[in-house]
Amino acid sequence: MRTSTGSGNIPDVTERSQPFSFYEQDTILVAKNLLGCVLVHLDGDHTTAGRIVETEAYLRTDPAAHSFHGKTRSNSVLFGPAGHAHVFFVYGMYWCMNVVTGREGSEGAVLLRALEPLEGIPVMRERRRTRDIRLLCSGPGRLTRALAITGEFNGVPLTSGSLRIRPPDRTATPGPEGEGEIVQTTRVGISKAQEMPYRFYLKGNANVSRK
DNA sequence: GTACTGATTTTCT
DNA sequence: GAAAATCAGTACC
Repeated sequence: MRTSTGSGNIPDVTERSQPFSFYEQDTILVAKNLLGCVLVHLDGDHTTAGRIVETEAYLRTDPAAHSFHGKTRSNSVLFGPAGHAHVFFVYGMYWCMNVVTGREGSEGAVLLRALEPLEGIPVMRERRRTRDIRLLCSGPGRLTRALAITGEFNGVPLTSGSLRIRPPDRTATPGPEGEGEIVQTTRVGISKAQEMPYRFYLKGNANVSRK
């Protein structure tokens, strides 16, 4: 429902988004609650969005967390208020996106690992150079590329502005095989510390990065 | 289907 | 100088 009489390219400011209080909870809880929410990049005619189907939690007290060894230039956002994006560069090629959680200066972050593409799929296909829907956003480096999320979004609030997370579109309706239930398992790609069961994904979803 | 490897660059030690 | 919360391509079964 757009009321603008202008060009039509103005981002819809009525776009619902999760409030800061959503993120100011226990990191593990936020990681689970983010499943089913929708990550939206409002970008005029190139708006892209996807349903979050896979996340990982990183606690401040965890040796695998980027914030564990203290504040540095690249991780300073993790030490700020919850509900903001932390975007970081890995392996010389890829961007990954965290959501800052917990109370200011105390908690951790949730890594977004996979989305189910919802809007702007043609644009995603161009950016990702693949046609397979399942490969568009099924990985932390893939989803940032599909939604054109780069370091310029580091530190932005997710409650307003062009990058947002909105509540689930549909209520979870677990299928006959338990499809849509939350599966809890170990994290991926951890090279420090031992893997912890802080990875969550929606059972049976074709877009998760690993089963 | 699984397994291994190279790409590529920022950041901190 | 080494490491890094990854991915795509190749080889092989």
